[in-house]
Amino acid sequence: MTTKDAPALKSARQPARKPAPDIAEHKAAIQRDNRRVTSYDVALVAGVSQSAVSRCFKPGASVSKTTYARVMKAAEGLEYIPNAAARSLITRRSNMVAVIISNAANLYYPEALSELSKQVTRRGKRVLLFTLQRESELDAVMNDVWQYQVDGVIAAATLSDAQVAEFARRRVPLLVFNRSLRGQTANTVACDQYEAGRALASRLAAAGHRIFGIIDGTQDNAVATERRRGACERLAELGLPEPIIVRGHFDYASGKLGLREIIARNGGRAPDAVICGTDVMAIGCLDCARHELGLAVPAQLSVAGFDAVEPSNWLSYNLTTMRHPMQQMAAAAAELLHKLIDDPGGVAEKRVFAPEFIEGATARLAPVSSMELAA
Amino acid sequence: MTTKDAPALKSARQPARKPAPDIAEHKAAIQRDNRRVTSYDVALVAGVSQSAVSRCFKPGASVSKTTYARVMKAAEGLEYIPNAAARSLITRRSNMVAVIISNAANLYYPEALSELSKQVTRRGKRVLLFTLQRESELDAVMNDVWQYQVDGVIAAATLSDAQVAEFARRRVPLLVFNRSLRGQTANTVACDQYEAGRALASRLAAAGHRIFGIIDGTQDNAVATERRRGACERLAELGLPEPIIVRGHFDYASGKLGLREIIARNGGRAPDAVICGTDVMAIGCLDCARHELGLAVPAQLSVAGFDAVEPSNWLSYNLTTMRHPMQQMAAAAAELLHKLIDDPGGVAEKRVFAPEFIEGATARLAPVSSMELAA
DNA sequence: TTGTATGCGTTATCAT
DNA sequence: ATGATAACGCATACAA
Repeated sequence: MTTKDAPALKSARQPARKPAPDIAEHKAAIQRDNRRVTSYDVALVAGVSQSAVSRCFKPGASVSKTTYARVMKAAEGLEYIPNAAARSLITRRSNMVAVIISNAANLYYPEALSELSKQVTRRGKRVLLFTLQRESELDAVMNDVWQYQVDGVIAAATLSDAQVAEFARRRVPLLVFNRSLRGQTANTVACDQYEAGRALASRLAAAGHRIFGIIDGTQDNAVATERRRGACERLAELGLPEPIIVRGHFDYASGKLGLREIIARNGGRAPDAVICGTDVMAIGCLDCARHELGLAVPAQLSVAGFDAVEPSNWLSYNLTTMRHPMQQMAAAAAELLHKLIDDPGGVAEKRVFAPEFIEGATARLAPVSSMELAA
Repeated sequence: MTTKDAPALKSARQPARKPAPDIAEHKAAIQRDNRRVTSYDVALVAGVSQSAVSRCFKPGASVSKTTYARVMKAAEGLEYIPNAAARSLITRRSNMVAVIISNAANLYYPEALSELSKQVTRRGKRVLLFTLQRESELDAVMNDVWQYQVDGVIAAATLSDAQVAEFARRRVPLLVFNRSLRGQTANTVACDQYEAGRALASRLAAAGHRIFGIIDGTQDNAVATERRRGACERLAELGLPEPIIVRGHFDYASGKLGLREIIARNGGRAPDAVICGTDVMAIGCLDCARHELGLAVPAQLSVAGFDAVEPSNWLSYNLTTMRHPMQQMAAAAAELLHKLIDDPGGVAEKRVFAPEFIEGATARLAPVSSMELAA
């Protein structure tokens, strides 16, 4: 093989006598060989080099009008689409963002995933979805995340220090979504759940409730834990009796069972108020009280939840709750992650949204003037 | 350039003088150069060839115990993870499945996406999510799908013949989810919405309802359209007056507005029954009747929906509805698509699930014995 | 069982 | 503006 042979091989693919082979014919040949349509095919048909074709598909490249037109005509005729895998190999950009979210979270906040997808797409990337059955699966899932070479990760899960460190080591931008990670220096978009718990407890206490029941979430869930912690600490500060805490699993049935258990542990009497870790549990609690136990809500029992999911606003419920601004959070998450991808340098940023009290009609409340504000 | 020079370039990547360099040192060097850890790095540290490393990460390959051990030790030390983009380039398998679903659909059937993701993951693939604001965006989204080289597509959208044909031409396995595509030969998992509409109309008619209102969905949605068509045709067959049809947008507010419009168009009087295109609209209709208009349901008005979403089963509603077996459908979809990916040959298969009548308590119903069965 | 050499389809660099 | 050529990181014939 001589120096002259190598170029000869390349140009053999573009015979000089056939500046523009028949498109249909060439396409049929590709189909026959069961090959994919590549930029070489387009180059051959258009009578230009492969690199010219590549440039035509790159936004800011310098190509002449005529070349561009010939290439595009050939590309359309062959139905050519650039191969993202090959592109990402050299550009080191896959244009994919991993979203790690627990299956349960999607069931209760479908708008989170919908909004994330919408916002990520708007910025020219796609969502590669990693769903968790339990948060403990996170480690296994992370291995897959590395494989796929995503440009960034939005994780709606609680990460250990070691896990956060691995993101840094691998230089993969990480955005922790809807988790606090106190003390960790990771980019975060969250809602202050602890404060939400405090605020709700304050409002209920101000109305004179003394005996509280709390339907908590599962132990591994940081969101529910923070809410419970906030509520409990506030109640303690106010010198109220310790609340009766039962565990739930975020679902409707947990709300019903939870209320029954609280009543049982309260000597068969209803407490003054029940704070539920999520709206769906609050709705279960509410339905149990009204339809199964015949308790008037809020006259005999106050019920409150967290999230302000859509059903909480339905007329049959009109739940007293703390709004969790999911949509804004999702939009902020997509925006912040994108910034991190473009400029990985910066210092960790935390965007914490404030929860908003929704009065509803399932809790007796004091007039605002007499309300003691949260510390 | 001579014949000998070319190979020399390649082997330069594995210097002969360093059979087993220090792992930590090598890793630091990679970090410093801002390179990724590749199989060459592992090979270098383990003192084997790159292909040996590759084989160690391929399940059924033939590697000796000792080689395997040395490679794995080096790989772990370097935190090596194979690059899926590079792998897919040569294997022609990305291990990604595209799921195309409208944002609205995810809001109403979050279990669909959750279950799809779970089932797809179980089979060793990942979900690349494509959400649609409107079904008309489908064409634009398909171009992206081709780029990413997904192994298959689950499309919860109505596809044109041309679109289905493009899948065939590009040899990308397609599974149409929750859409009927009558007359098209595409692999399908769906629920018979037309039959669901007929069945619901039959049950309500058998109980003596004569004046019907229907709250339809948006025009571009095939699911709602089929349900409405089934109900209307069945009512016509039974010789009942034409129902009053109003358009909704699948949300709670549409149910409330829809009922008011139906009553207005019925001369200010409530109809005997309202069939709503989805449960969420039925719940809105129900709440409007009970809480805004003071109508007793089902005594003065029967209300029924479709889907059997979770809230329809809550005690405050206990809605009469037709179950749409989303979870089974999602599982079937993942299974069938996987089969198609492994063996693209077969003839198109359609798995149609039967809807199931859920009695609930929001409609007056005749005893089953007197019921006229659907044709 | 192991290593050599090649190619997957693209972008980037460098001449021209 | 254009073309030749070298990566990108891996899997796979093929030879040994």
